[in-house]
Amino acid sequence: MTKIEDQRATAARPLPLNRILAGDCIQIMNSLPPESVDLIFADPPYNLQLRGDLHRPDNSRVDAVDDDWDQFSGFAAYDSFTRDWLAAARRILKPHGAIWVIGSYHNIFRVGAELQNQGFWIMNDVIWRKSNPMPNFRGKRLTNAHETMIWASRSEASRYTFNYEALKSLNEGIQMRSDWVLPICNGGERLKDANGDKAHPTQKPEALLHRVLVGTTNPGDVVLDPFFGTGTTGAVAKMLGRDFIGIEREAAYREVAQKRLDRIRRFDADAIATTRAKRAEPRVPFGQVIERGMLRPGEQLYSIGSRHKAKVRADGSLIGNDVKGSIHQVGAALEGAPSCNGWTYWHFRREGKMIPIDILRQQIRAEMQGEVTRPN
Amino acid sequence: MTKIEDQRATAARPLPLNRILAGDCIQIMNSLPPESVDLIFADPPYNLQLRGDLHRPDNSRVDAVDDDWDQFSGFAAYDSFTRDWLAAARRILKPHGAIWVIGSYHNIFRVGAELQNQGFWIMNDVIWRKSNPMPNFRGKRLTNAHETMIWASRSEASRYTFNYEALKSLNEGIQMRSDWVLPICNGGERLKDANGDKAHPTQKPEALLHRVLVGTTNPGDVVLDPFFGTGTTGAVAKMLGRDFIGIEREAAYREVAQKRLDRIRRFDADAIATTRAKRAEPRVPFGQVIERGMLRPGEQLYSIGSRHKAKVRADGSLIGNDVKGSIHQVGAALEGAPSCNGWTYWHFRREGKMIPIDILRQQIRAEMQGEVTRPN
DNA sequence: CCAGTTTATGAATCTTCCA
DNA sequence: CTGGAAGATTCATAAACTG
Repeated sequence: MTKIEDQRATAARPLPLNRILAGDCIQIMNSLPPESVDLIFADPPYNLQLRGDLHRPDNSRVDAVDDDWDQFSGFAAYDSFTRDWLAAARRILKPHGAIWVIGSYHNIFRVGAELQNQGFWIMNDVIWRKSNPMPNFRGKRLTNAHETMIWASRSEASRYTFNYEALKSLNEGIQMRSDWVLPICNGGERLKDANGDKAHPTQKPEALLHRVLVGTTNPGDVVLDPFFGTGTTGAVAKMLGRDFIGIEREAAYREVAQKRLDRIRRFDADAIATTRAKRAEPRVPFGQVIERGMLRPGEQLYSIGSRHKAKVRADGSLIGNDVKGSIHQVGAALEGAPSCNGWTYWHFRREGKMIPIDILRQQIRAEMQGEVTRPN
Repeated sequence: MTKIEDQRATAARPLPLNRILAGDCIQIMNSLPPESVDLIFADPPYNLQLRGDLHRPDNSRVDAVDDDWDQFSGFAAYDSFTRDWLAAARRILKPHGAIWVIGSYHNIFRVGAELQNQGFWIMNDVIWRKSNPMPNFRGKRLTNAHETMIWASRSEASRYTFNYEALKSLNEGIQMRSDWVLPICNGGERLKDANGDKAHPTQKPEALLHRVLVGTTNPGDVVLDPFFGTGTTGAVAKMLGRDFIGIEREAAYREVAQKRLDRIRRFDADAIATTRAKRAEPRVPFGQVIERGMLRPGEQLYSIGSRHKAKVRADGSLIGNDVKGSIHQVGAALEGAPSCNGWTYWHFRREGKMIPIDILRQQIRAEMQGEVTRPN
């Protein structure tokens, strides 16, 4: 068979739409016709490489991601894997297609660099800020409260799909930013196996895929997910009237995903309504007043009538009369009260006047106007 | 000169503290003694196309970036530059030192991958979420509303500095997360040149450095910034009682930075002090509680809710339910837990009330005031 | 049935000292 | 260097449970 005949044959072969394909994603992508897919959403293994067990302070054990599919011998092996699946993905993307990849600091730098090396063109990196992340139990690092997504077109010349107005509308009329605050997937949305355990260790929330697909695909587009898992990409694609192709190696995941997809119904064309975000007053920690230079470490604060004094420290705590702690704790201690609202209790002096520190909080909140607050 | 002599010479040479060094950061870092710096904060050039002054092997200018070969050459040059300055930075870091690098999607993936390649160990990637970013005027992408910082220690084995309690305090008692909401630098903080234009295109806010330095250095530490610009790192370091070394090639930036630094005053010592971690308190063996007569041999201890009991022995061990050992060992055994903090687990009875034995440790520590405790 | 309390759990590169 | 012991450490949410 000549090369041309082969290409015609694969081009003529219809795409296996709205199905879950079983097997290795690189092989399967290589078997699909080139330039046939509008968007790829990929959630590849993160290469976490966890060592021992981790326990919460209450001694319960954290159920870690220790699955075989996340084991690599090192960066070289992970890079080689990344190179291969990205190349396969690029081949099947239409010239004006785009890709999303999600990851954490363990793998995202390697993925991002390889995307650039292969000629993909990054439009944005998008931060999924988790409203309810797992804390850092040992207090040895910052709470790992986000994951990173890279949105890139096939090449710099691609005229990629971007539904600016739809995203703006999703965001109450304000231009959508590169940081998205969404809760992690749990509760009723989280799929369980027969034992009641989570069916997949890293199921993504549908809200994330909703925003990706509304923003960067059109109805009727073909969306491929090479690491389909329990099928969040397929579920949201089906709801939104996009066609999907899922690829998944593990039979257990495919089974859960298929059941899930069978239950999904496509939204009515005009019923793609989204749950509206409620505006809550954002919480402002007192430390931000210090960091922003509105008060300086060492500055004195006074209670009403100057009966009590305290000094501001660089970490946003106060020290007054040998008592250290938050603005609320120190106020309560000095008053002998069970509690105290430090924001209204403490004042600073400016040009001979006593000004409540709550003024500073209001200034910070005013600066935050126009921000996107968390949905729900 | 032999190698040993050379090493002695550089080791003996005093560090040029609290000065701005003029020149190429790679050359200057290579002239500093090895393992001499506690923290590096780096804000390297971001843009791959507009900067012709990077370390480019061919010294040619990239005209069009739509050419695949040209694009790779651009990345290769940037990677080479990144490799060189990171290696120079790593050499001068103390074994337990750490580095922060800030960047955007244009360069951060390449920097992150190279950090990992050189053996740096990433603790967190941190998102600076801008509360007032510039909107995307053409509506072709999402508002680029954040930058990414990588925090990494020199190696996996490094016992890096992390002031957990101070950062928690800055956040009003809640563990600090990996996403930091801070405004961009403008208003009075933004430095202007003689024409009233901004003195530096990417001046970072002092609030950002405040959080970095409070969280990951101690007073007296040496902080080096190889891309000093207008000196935000030095300014905040000086305020917080840290020593700095700035490196900057452009005379105009050095001049603005030096004027800025001359105006800065250091905060009071007790304002710079931050909330200490418990681990830094002097260790008190439980036996001292017995020796000092605060508990008597034979006295009963109880877990919360009195589910478990144990009896104190004269040597400071416990015996409960046939288990003998330390307060920690017996607590862990009775709970079937891998470990247990006996200080907070066990309680004694006084006048009908249950009191945690940690109260007794605090009393002993208070009595030890004035004694010499370990530094920091 | 409602309100308040307790329990379970989530992509995690999660200790430090001393013998 | 390794091994053993001390001992420090959690936030948001939902479901289950109690009164």
